[in-house]
Amino acid sequence: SVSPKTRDKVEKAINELNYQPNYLGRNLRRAETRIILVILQNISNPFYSKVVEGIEDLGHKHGYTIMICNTDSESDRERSYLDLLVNRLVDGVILMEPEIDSEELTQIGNDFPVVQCCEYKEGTDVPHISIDNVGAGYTAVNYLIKLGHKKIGMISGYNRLLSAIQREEGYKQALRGAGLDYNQDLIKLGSYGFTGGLRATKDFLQMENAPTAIFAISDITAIGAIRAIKEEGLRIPDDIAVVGFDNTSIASMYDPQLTTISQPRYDLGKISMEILLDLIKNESVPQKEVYLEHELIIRESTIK
Amino acid sequence: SVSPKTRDKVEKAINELNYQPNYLGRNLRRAETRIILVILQNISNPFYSKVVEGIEDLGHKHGYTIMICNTDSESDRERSYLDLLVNRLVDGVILMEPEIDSEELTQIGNDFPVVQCCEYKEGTDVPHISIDNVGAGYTAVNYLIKLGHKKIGMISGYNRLLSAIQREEGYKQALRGAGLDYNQDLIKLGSYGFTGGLRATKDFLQMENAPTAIFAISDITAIGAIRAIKEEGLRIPDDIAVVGFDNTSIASMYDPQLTTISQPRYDLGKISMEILLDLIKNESVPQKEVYLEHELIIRESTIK
DNA sequence: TTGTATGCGTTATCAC
DNA sequence: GTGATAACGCATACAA
Repeated sequence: SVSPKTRDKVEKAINELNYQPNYLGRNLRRAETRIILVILQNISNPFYSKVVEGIEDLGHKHGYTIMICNTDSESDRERSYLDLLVNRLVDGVILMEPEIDSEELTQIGNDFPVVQCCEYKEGTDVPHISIDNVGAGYTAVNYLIKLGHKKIGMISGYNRLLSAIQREEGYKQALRGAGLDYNQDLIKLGSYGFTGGLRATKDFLQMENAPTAIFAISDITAIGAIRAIKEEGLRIPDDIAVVGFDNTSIASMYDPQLTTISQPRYDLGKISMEILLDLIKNESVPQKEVYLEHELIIRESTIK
Repeated sequence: SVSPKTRDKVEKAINELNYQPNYLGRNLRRAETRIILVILQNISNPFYSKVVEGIEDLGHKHGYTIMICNTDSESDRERSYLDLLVNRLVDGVILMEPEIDSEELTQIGNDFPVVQCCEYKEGTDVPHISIDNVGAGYTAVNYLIKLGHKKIGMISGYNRLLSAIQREEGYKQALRGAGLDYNQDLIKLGSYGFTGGLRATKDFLQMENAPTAIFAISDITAIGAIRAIKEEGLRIPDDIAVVGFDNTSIASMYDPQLTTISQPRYDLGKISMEILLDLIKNESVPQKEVYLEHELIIRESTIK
């Protein structure tokens, strides 16, 4: 509701002064920034990109800018990023790997919009969305059992993330369900990386009754395992079969191509954003816990 | 300079109200946010993580928070992220792959702290830091020539990034320097991805006088090339040698391990941040153009 | 050492 | 349709 004349005058002034609004003033006045922060461990993890894509697509549609911060698993850094929320510099946070304890998280989630995506802490009111990791572990191992494997090793994460513990549980359930014996030596802990998989597998191969199949906590770990197996002069899948996790792009690029569990990464991100938008609008969140379906992707590392 | 009594009173009030300062007010008043924005194409590119690490390490030391945004190569998104700088929501920007034209970039760089890192536009006053891509292309191809290869193909990027054009120039210089003939069919353009490398290589292998060595614009492209070569039943490096670029983690994980050109990624990030800090402090920038050394990493894909 | 007033840049409100 | 004013939360300068 402005007359064309004043509009002209204003626009001329804008051009003359090269005027750019100061968002700090605007945001202060409006009490919102329309920025969403995604806090993740490190962008080097290839798992995240698709998740972020889902977050971005929905976020942009609603006029939000998405920004990403790396914690490198340091809880202090995570805390300082969460402070950006508490101190009103961002409108909401999607937390991909909470390091701080559930008490602290609950506290923040009580007053500000936070959603946990993929990884989460138990015992908080902060909504979370992920796959059923017990079920996914079960799927992977049960598949190996159906292929005829009776001695199956697992390479898990030493960091004791909930997802890792749950996948181990799925592994155990599958063994029990098939009447196979489980013993502690069959789960080795390592980093999620290549060397973690490599070392754990070398250990496996030293065992007098070595596994004929390995279920790894991530694709990169699985590739480390494959390397170790090849270095010993063994063949995949003939001598040892390998299953990874996440279906990251490397899984179909490697030689042999990797059988793996696929998470619906785009939807994990998108639905996280959906819930976050509800929280920001102060609407009641329909579900505090959402679990999406996983999928077994069969490739060369388990079957010819 | 506050009496213990008032301090107590204030602290009690802080606790009672659960007071958290509003950074929007603070930043408005201080006219700074102490946030640096890193604008990159997509976090899925494994090249970036080490660069960001360098940026973060130095940035944190100076009390800055580092945030990352994905452009997905869309200039509109890049523009909207640069607006965050123009509109005072961030104190500086490190731009890893400028999409907007040099005029627009110069304009922004004139008024605000911007540094171009790795990729850059020519004809701007905006400082940039990178390796000498002509030299790097030369190093890679000259190495293949020294190994005895006379027919060398290159897989470059169709997006015509300056770095790609420069590496092609280095490729040509090396051929010329050795008195080898160059023809246009020996450079194929593709995406920087796996399929780009795969397809280009299949094309190469169809040629009646196919190359005995391939220089790829990225490690992932090189891996696509390797896949294509293997699928044709040829051996690496016996039948065809392959050189990649960037020395990303996959290079040492793949089978065969990949010979590649390593960029000093951490330092590229760190020095970008150094220059940016100078710009923010309004100090004169010693150098508008910085070039760091590259390094040839020799592995299994070129020599047994 | 404490209290108070002012302005950062914006937008919403209200009177005109 | 226009213009003036207040207030968002903070930090600074100055007075008490």
